[in-house]
Amino acid sequence: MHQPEHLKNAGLKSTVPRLKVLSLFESGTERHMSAEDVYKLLLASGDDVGLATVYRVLTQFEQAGLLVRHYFEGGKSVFELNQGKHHDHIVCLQCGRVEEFYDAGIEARQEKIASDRGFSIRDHALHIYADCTKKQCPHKV
Amino acid sequence: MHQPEHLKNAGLKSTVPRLKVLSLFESGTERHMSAEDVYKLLLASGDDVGLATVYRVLTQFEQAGLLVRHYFEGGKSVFELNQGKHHDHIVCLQCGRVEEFYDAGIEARQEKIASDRGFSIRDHALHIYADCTKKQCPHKV
DNA sequence: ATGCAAATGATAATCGTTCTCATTTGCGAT
DNA sequence: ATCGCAAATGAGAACGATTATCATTTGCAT
Ligand SMILES: [Zn+2]
Ligand SMILES: [Zn+2]
Ligand SMILES: [Zn+2]
Ligand SMILES: [Zn+2]
Repeated sequence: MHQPEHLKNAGLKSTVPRLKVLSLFESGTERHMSAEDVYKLLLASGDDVGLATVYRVLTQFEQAGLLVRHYFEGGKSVFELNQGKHHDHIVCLQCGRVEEFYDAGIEARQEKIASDRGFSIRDHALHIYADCTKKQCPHKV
Repeated sequence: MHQPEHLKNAGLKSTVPRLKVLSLFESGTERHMSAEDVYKLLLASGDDVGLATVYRVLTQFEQAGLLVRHYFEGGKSVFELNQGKHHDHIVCLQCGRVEEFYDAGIEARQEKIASDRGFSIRDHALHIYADCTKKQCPHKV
């Protein structure tokens, strides 16, 4: 088990709710989760944490660099484990499932566009909303 | 005056609040506006419309294709006149001002990425959040 | 001018998220 | 192991953006 060290390294003390949230993300069951998703999954597995704590912990983990937050359409934040490699997302409009991609060309062009205009990029989000073209959506659960 | 025809063409009957909202967008004062922005600008110019009506009208205009809605970070929707030409956005983190850009290369790569994965794009959003690198932010009001 | 469906506006309700504050907990010092 | 206390938690209130409700008003076809 190395979760406690992950927390220590991030300057966060190791508490029960934090360990539960972190191991839920590290379990890999679901890569992209909203606060509500995390809350419900924890409740379902018998662990009871407060919703407010889930929100607080997610925000702390984001600030500590353990998680990355995305703002997808629909107004709710979605978090994922920060594996150090930036990527963008395709969201399936039929099942909501998320696929990741990375395109160096797109990244490079963004840099050029920004610097040509006198900006230095701090963050960016490329979200593609799409329909699966196959007969039955293979992304459906 | 051609606003009434714009509404007619969109299948919307021409009412006072709709005309006011539409002409605010067509005036070009501010290209990207949230519901609150629209509401406040209308109040400031003496026209009094209800906030609920502003929200309804913006949604109807979006559905009618008169306006395009964007979900920027921060949780509020921003609308702009649909001029038929897709473009993406750079948001200045210092003043919140929005600059538009279009890059055919980025668009083409997105298409390829999606089709390679069996998706057909319905919509996408590329938001670049950046700091202005010049001494004093030229985008400040 | 008349009638009525559609639109409006005030307000309540909803949803995601943050804040408050009394209680509990992690953990370094004893 | 035990104390002490700052930090963290949880329940619920508060919040900001948006949507729903519903009585009143308005556009417009007759
Ligand atoms: Zn990217
Ligand atoms: Zn991801
Ligand atoms: Zn684009
Ligand atoms: Zn724009």
